[in-house]
Amino acid sequence: MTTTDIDATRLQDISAFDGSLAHKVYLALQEAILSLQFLPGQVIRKGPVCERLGVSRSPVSEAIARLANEGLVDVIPQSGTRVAYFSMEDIREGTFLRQALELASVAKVAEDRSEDQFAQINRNLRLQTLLVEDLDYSGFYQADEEFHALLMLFTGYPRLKTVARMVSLQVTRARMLLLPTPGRATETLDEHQAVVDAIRARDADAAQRAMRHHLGQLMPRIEALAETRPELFQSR
Amino acid sequence: MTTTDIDATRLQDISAFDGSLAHKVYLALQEAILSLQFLPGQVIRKGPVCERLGVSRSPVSEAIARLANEGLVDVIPQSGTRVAYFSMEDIREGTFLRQALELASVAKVAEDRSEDQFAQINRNLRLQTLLVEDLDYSGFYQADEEFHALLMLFTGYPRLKTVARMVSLQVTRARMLLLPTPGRATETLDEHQAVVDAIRARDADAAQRAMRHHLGQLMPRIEALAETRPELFQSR
DNA sequence: CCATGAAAACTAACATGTTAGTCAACCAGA
DNA sequence: TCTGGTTGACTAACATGTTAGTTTTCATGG
Repeated sequence: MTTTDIDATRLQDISAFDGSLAHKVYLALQEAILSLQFLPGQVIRKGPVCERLGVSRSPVSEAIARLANEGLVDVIPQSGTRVAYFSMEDIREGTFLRQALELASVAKVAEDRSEDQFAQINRNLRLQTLLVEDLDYSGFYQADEEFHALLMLFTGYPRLKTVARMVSLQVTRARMLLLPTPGRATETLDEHQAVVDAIRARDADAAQRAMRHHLGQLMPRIEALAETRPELFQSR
Repeated sequence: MTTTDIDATRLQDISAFDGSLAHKVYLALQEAILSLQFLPGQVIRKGPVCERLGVSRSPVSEAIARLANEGLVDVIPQSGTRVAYFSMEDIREGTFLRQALELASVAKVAEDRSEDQFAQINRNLRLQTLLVEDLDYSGFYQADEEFHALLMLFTGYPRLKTVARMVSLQVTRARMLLLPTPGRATETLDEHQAVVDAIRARDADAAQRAMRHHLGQLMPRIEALAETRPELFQSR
């Protein structure tokens, strides 16, 4: 009973965020789910969440509705809400959608980029190199995220990043289970380098190939997780 | 005052839909916005909507929140909600996102399709031919939609269609302004034929080129609208 | 011991009351 | 006439009360 419930005290204080109350609650819950502080299958009860965050049920309901829309929670009508299990189908689909958007982005950027934009991308890559040398994996993860964010930003389409993030939320959550290793970080660096080289050469086709290869490295590593941590994958 | 308000009586009865009340209200409002029964800039007041649909403010609020998330309405905090103006930037972005997803889909389908799937696609194409011959543009529009829906369905990724629809809602709305012409229908048919030919040959690359060409026909026609109907485009 | 079903307890969904932010109309003063 | 501030009406956002559907519990009969 209690073991299947989330621990609402692990929600971070919402005063750190801005926007409407509902949006703050949404961010707090999403963060807890993505960071696996709330585990798949655990039940989210509005009461404890309201109590912990000091808000009423309205903003919590709205937040949960958005999470349900993103597939991070399953709402059982008139019954309850639980953290969604990992689903290999969802993750594969998220990867496919993400790749479609990344490939289109990198091709456009390779063709249209300004010199200044390329300089920013290249600067980020050099930062990545330093962080790998320092074995700063947390920093590297952040720089990696920013690398992809920069590419999307430079398409000139502001919603792209948001959409890409949304379609691959399940993938993002699964990535949390992957432990960083020196070997993988070095490989990632090389793959990013190939993407940057193609962008430098304004070779859209090569950029797509490099990006496709880079993104293709992720799924096999996630597939392995289904064996290692079967309890997190949908067993219903 | 009243001329800038939506006419809530034009909302269709929600008992036709299923799901939660909030979902029904969402569908009714979205339909009214996409079909241009509610025009850009018009103010949506919860009161009249509640009255018309016979529901309370809760489901209406949730519906509006979703529409705001999709960019179909603009919510001004503590003040009001209005139907979003057309924005060329949004439409261009929606087209880009849609194309990214369509290209990835058609490539995958060209590679992985079963014989039965191809037969279904081909059957749809023959239906399109008949409808064009009959000058049934409404039917042709529907078959066109189904053509693209089939391709996405056959990727095996169920959310793809939903995501593609969501990212290109603004484009869908803009398409409502385009009058169907015999010439364009015939061209569309030829473009679809090229896509199908490539899928028949399992040539992913050719399928992408054909689809890119097909989708590329839309933007110029929409661009022209900004001149014809400037009052619908954002003037802010 | 197990099957069964009634009822209690709990939940999301919905309705309604309340708060606080926004905006336009109005008025005073220049 | 124009400017700047004040006020009041109106709104979304939030809080809370209510309803209806689901699940679990537990007594009863086999």
